[in-house]
Amino acid sequence: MRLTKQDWLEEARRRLGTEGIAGINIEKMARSLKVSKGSFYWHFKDRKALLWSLLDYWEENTKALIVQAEQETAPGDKLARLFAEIGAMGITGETGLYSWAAQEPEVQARVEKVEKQRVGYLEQLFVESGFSLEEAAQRAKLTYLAFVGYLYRVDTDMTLDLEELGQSLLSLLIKPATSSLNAQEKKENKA
Amino acid sequence: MRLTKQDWLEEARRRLGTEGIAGINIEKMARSLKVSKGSFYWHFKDRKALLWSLLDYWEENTKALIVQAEQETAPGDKLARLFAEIGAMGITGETGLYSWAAQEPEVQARVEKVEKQRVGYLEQLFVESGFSLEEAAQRAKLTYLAFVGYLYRVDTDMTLDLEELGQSLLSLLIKPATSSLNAQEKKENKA
DNA sequence: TATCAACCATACGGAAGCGTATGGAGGCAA
DNA sequence: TTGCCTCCATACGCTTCCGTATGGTTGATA
Repeated sequence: MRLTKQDWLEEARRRLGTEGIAGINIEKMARSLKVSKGSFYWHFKDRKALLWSLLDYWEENTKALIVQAEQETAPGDKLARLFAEIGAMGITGETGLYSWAAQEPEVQARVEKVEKQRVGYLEQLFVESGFSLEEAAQRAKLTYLAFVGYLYRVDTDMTLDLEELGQSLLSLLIKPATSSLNAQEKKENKA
Repeated sequence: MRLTKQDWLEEARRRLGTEGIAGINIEKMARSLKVSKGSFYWHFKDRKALLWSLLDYWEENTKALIVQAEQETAPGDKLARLFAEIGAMGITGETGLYSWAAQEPEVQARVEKVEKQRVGYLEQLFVESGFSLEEAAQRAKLTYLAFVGYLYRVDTDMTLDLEELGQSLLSLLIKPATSSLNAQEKKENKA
C-alpha cells in the first residue's frame, strides 16, 4: 500500500488521542498501516519531525476555532459556538501534547504560546460581556482550566459533557454581567 | 546503602510528580538512590507492584483530605480548607496517575472510584450550601474539572494559583446560594 | 520500452528497559 | 565459629524501540 505524509499524520493523531504521546510508536504505526517503517522514514526525518508536525496542526486548529467563534456577535454566543465547534471536530489528543510538553521545554514553549492565544481570546469574550480586565482574566483562566479538566476526564463519570460544560460556564460566568450590560443598554436607550 | 520499601516509594512519588509515569524507571531510580536494581526487586515483585502501592497511597491521601475539610462547619469554609490542605501537602503526581489510568483499565477503575468519592464530597458541600441535587452535581463536576485542569496547567501562565482558584470557585459557585440561604435564615429569625 | 524518481521492504546496529539467577556482604544468634 | 537471614551487586537474556543502509518495486514520462 502506498501512503502519503497525511496518512501518517492521521494515524499519529488517532493514536495521540487514544494512547497519548507514547502511542506514537513508529513500528506500531507501521503495523497498523500495514507498511514497514521504511515508509515512515521516507516521509519524515525522524519521530520528532512527526511530533512537530502534529504541533503545527494543533496550532492551526486553535486559530480556526477562534475564527469560527467570531462569526457570532454576542460574546455568550461566541462562547457557545466555541464549545459547539470543539465538540464537532473533537479535539482529541490535546492531553497527549500536554504531557509531552511537560517533558520537553521546546514543546512546552510552543504549547504555552497557543494557550496564551486561547486564554487571551476567552478574556476578550468576558471583557465584551462587560467585566473588568481583572475579572475577565480570572474567569478566562477558570474557563480554560475547566476545559482542560474536561479533556482529561472525558469518557468518565466525573465530567459533564461538552455542551453541559459550555452551558454551565455560560450561565455561571457570563450571565450576571450580560444582564448588567442589558441594564446599561436600557439606560442608553432612554437617553 | 541499605534501603527500605519506603525509600523506594518516596523516590517513585517524587518522579511521578516531575516526570510522570514514564519517570518511574527502575534502573534510573536505582541510580538516583545509588543502589542497584537488585535492591528494588528485593522489595517489590515488579514495577507494577510499586505503581499499585502508589495508588494505595493516593487513595489514603484523598480520604485524609476530606477528613481535614470536615473539621470546618460551613460548607464554604470546608471548600476553602480543602484547597488550603491540598496546597499545603502538594498533591503532585496526580496527572501521572491519570495518564497511567488511561492506558490500563484496572487502574482506570481504581482512579474513578476515588474520583467518585471526591466529586461526591463536593456535591455534598454544594447541597449543604442550599443547592438542589442537580445544581449541586453540576457545580461539583465543574469544580472538579477546574481542579484537574489546575493540576495539569500548574506552573504555567495559564492557571490561577490554588488559593485564587479556590476563592474564584467559592465566590462564583457557592456565594449566590449562601446569600439566599442567609435570606432564609433572616426569615426564620423573624418568625 | 527504458529510465528515473518516488516510495517501500528487509535487515541490521544500538540503546534502554524489564525481570531473573546467582553469588556475595553483613549482622545476629546459637 | 558456624549458620542463617536480610539485603544488595553483577551479569545475563529478552523485548521493544529508534534510526540507518541498502536494495527492490512501481508508475509516470520521454
